[in-house]
Amino acid sequence: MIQRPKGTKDILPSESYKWQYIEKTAADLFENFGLKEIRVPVFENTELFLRGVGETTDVVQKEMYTFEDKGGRSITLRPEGTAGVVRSYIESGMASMPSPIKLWYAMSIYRYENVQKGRQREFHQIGVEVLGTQSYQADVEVILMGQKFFEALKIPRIKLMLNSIGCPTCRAKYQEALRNFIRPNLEKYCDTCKTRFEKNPMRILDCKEEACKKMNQGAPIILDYLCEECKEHFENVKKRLTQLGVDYEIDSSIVRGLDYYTKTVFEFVSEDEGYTVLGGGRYDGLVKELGGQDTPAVGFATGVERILEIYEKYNQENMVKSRKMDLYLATMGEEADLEATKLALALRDKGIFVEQDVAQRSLKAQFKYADKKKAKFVLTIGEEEVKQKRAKLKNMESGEECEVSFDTESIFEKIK
RNA sequence: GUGGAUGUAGCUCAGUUGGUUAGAGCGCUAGUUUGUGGCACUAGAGGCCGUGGGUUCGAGUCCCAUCUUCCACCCCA
Repeated sequence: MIQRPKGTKDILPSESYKWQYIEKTAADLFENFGLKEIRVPVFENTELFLRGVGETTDVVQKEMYTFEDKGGRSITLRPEGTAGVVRSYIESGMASMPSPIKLWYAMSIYRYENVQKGRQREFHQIGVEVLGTQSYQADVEVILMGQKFFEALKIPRIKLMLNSIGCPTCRAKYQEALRNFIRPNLEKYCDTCKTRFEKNPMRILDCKEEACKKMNQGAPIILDYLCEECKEHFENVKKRLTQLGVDYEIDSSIVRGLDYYTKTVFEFVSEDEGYTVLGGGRYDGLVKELGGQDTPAVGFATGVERILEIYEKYNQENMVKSRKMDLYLATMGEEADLEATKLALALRDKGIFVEQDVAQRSLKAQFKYADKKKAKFVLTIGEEEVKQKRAKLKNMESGEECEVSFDTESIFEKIK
């Protein structure tokens, strides 16, 4: 047997409806905010992610599915959604459409990493991007969409963590200050922290090692190093969230793993699972970095697998259900089969979920099937019924049976 | 990339100190007198016991390797 590759999962017929539900909820919500869906390729030129996500990030350095195609091009399966969307924004000239551009997407994501709780190699993200405005109101609107998303799915115990990592200028100053703070004790830090020192010193701040934690006491905080503009932007975001009654917690350890983030960064964290279920922020430099006009933007992405995990925990009672069969047509003989097909087509046109026997099985077996598939009604059609234009309709739940005129209208009336 | 646990029918699991043709329950298919489900009964299909080596007269049982799954670190949604 050939099994599926490590870290992948089939979405089986018994649960695909849950995915449809999550995606539909997101689509309805985001469209109400004025966003339009965008679909971009599963694979892009590797260059896009090298420049977009950042060559030094873990995602690029060790997690990309990169290969050479038959034409010698370096291709990569998308390890995140924003870079491709921004590439499309630039390539299709969206800058010349009414600004700001508001987009949402649902896509599969590929990362070569070790599998564990809430982590696969192929997983799914739903995300939003708002391009073309640097105003804080856009940050707030994006955060609100995230909050409303959890509300719509009735997922509680999600907290909003907020931070600002400033612009490249203030961040560089801060990182220098941070290195200066750490440097005297660098030798005493754990090995992973040592490697983080040059590349990503801000990560050292949320190391879980006790020794590192202790030495981190009194470390400088990014928020104290923000330039005037970044500071004002962040204050405005916080103020407006408070005015709107949105609870948040400032967490200066939120750094985000992708290089393109600037100013506001945020995460929605599940208090039960302990992991981040939605993460995003502003990325004012990305569009230019990828060759477009200097265009500020903000967005987020959420992991569908993680969402589902929590969703099922809280919605056992009122879980969305897959659709039930309204009517099963049990048939005997060629003629009845033909009439049943015609009837089924007519009823389906009216939106009824109808199945008929396509396996030429015994009447008994057909009833068993209808029962197992939880059909609400079964209509039995044989030669007599076709001749008499009347047939027996059985309510599978109550067991009651009655005769109905064998025509679309009267059957529709009986079962709807 | 590092560390720990795991692997027997579609699913949940038995399988005795290594000993003939590997079992159960659920599920699936078909029957229990020819046109009616749920219950019951009967029968059937379905396993190179994760894979490859090794030890042994003999391995599902022991040893090694490898892969998968699960969990943790790293990192992230």
